[in-house]
Amino acid sequence: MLKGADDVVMEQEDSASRHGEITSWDINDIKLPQDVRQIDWFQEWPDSYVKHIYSSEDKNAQRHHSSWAMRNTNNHNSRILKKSCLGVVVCGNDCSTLDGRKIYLRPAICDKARQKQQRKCCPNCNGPLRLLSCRGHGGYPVTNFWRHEGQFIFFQSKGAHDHPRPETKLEAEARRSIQKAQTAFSPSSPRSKRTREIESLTGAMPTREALPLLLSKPDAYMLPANFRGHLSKSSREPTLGSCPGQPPYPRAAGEDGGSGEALTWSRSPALGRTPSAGRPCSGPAVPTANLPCAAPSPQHRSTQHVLPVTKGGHDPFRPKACLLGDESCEEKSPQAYSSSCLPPPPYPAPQEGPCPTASGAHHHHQLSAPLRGSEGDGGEGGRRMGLNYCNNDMFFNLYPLR
DNA sequence: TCTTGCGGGCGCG
DNA sequence: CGCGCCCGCAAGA
Repeated sequence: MLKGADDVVMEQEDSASRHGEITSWDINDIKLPQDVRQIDWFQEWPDSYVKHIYSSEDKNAQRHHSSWAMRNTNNHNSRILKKSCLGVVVCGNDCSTLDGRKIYLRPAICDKARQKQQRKCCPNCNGPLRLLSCRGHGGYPVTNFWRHEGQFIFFQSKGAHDHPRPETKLEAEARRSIQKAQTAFSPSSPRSKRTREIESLTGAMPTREALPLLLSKPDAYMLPANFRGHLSKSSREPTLGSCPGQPPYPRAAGEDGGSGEALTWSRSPALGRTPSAGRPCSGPAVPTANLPCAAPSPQHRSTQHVLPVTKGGHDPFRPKACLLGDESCEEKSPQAYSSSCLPPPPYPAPQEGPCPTASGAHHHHQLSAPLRGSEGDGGEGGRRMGLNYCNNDMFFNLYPLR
């Protein structure tokens, strides 16, 4: 069945150790390993007690990014940056979108902005929003530590998130800008039209399915709880399984994605809603499996989360109540929300080469080769690059506004 | 308007 | 001392 969280952790550690001293260090060590042989691909969703060593060239690592909503915490140590998880903003009514998804908004990082955010209402049902705080580390929020040392950036996570994943930063931004645009244009009619267009696009495009595939782990990204739990299993297993061998390059990538979380929160009682399988994880499921391999690709993972949202398959929701744009509502009309699910922002492949191993030149390709080998990535289209572009296109189509 | 980092300061164990 | 956390400041987007 599922692997327990512990197992997952173990796997990670295990694999990590396989690559060398990687796990032998602690972020607080006076001296960190210098003979790093393996650099990890940037992990968007680090969870559990994991450690990663990124290239100091990795943009995401440089920015200490995480798709979890992490806020800076003062640990009175200028050499080690510490951040703690803010959890996830959920609907107080525990509503679901038409396609069965739950609302998992990204908590604003800034205290003031967060308070303001909580005063707004659920983009789906207009109900009150509630901040589900993270208590995955002994009752306290999960903490992440970043330390730059020479040509590497050491990352260490303490605690396992006991809540669903919030929207990624990109998703949140996309949602916001979309809403803004929509409201700006015109509240009623045009918007619907636009929506329709979007829907059609989405629906029409084969991409829908494709996207997810391409994206790196879709499941992880967007899928909120429901899916995750569900997928997780399926997806993650494949993931691990398929990419297990992942070579040498950055290994980490695949793992966290699917691995820990599902478990992680499935365990949490509160959230625990079973993943109601209600929804078809179709999109994600399949793709996911493939993706895993893809995971390694840095770019995807780190950058393109947005898409994943789409995942479900289609655009899901149609708006219900909140169309009106009250201030709060406008913030996120359902539509907007759904739209956010679509394509991701255009981020080609910013990452430079996180892979020291592979030399900068061919990062992607190289990676993909090894990785994807396992399955088909969805057919030809599958290559990551292709995918990216694809995504971009989608994005543009969908988000003309942007 | 936010995000991200920094750092002073407080309370607790 | 370590840790969690509040607060304000500043830079940048």
